[in-house]
Amino acid sequence: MKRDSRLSSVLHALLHMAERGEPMTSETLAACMCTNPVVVRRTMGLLRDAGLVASARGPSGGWQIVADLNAVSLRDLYDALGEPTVFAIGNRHEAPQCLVEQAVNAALDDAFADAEALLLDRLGKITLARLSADFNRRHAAHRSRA
Amino acid sequence: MKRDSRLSSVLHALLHMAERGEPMTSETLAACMCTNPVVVRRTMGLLRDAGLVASARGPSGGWQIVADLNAVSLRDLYDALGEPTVFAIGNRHEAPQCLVEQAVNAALDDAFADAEALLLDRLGKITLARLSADFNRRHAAHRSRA
DNA sequence: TTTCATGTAACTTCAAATATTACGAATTAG
DNA sequence: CTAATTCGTAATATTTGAAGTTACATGAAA
Repeated sequence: MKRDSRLSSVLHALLHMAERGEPMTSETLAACMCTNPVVVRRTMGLLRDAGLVASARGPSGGWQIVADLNAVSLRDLYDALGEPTVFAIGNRHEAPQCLVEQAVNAALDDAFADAEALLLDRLGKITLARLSADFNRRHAAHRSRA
Repeated sequence: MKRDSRLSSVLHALLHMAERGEPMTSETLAACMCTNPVVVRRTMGLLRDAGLVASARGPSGGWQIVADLNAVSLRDLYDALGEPTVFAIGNRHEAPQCLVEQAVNAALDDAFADAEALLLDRLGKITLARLSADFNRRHAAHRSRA
């Protein structure tokens, strides 16, 4: 099954944006995210609605981070993206009145709910600032190797 | 995103099979799973490979549970189905050498791995026997209401 | 030996996400 | 003011992977 990599992609874009100070166009971001400018606008538009980035039209326009990197967690990004479905595995809902289906789904729902809670909790504890620091650490290590 | 409901479907089928004692044909199971006989054969074939059910051809043939319901966990079924992808959210892998991507993916991978471990652990603790008992409890409650 | 049921390959259909095209609206520079 | 640039977004096309379907061979039972 194909997986939704928007969270990963958006993080990629945001870290690149954090490195630069100035606005980046949808076109530039699309190139760096291996996708299409329109897709970038749609996705970044969600982050803008959540107050994480700002967009400006016209020459010298583009996208820029406006939030404090320390205050933005991956959970915030997940929420901004519309809380996309976490699991690729789900319940059947063909026969809601079937007692077999009810027993099965009740058991599965519990397990999935707990795992989802754990995941979102973890995402809530990872900030953009930490990822940026992690990137800079890797960058330094990389340069010292060369 | 469309979710893989095979685990739920297969559980549905197995509980129905457990209720009856005798073999059920792919056709019967397909009707009760709202799907196609060939799909049933494909899916149940995986369970047979794992030693959970047996198939027999010819008249009076069909599918039957051969494992002890107390010994089969939902984790076993998950494994038998080929350990399908758990998460609908995944990493980008467009630029493996990009340090930004590495930093992003490392953080995400940790969180997802922990959540997956929790989920599989939970699935490992739920047996078919328990689900069957749960069903019978619901069944009794349902009858006493009527 | 006829009938029933699985085994499986090949092909078709379907759904959902992503990509693309196209053009309008807003902004800046000159 | 005008031309160039960039976002905003609707409409459409493409892609992709799962599920469904057809077709027929294999094997078992009565």
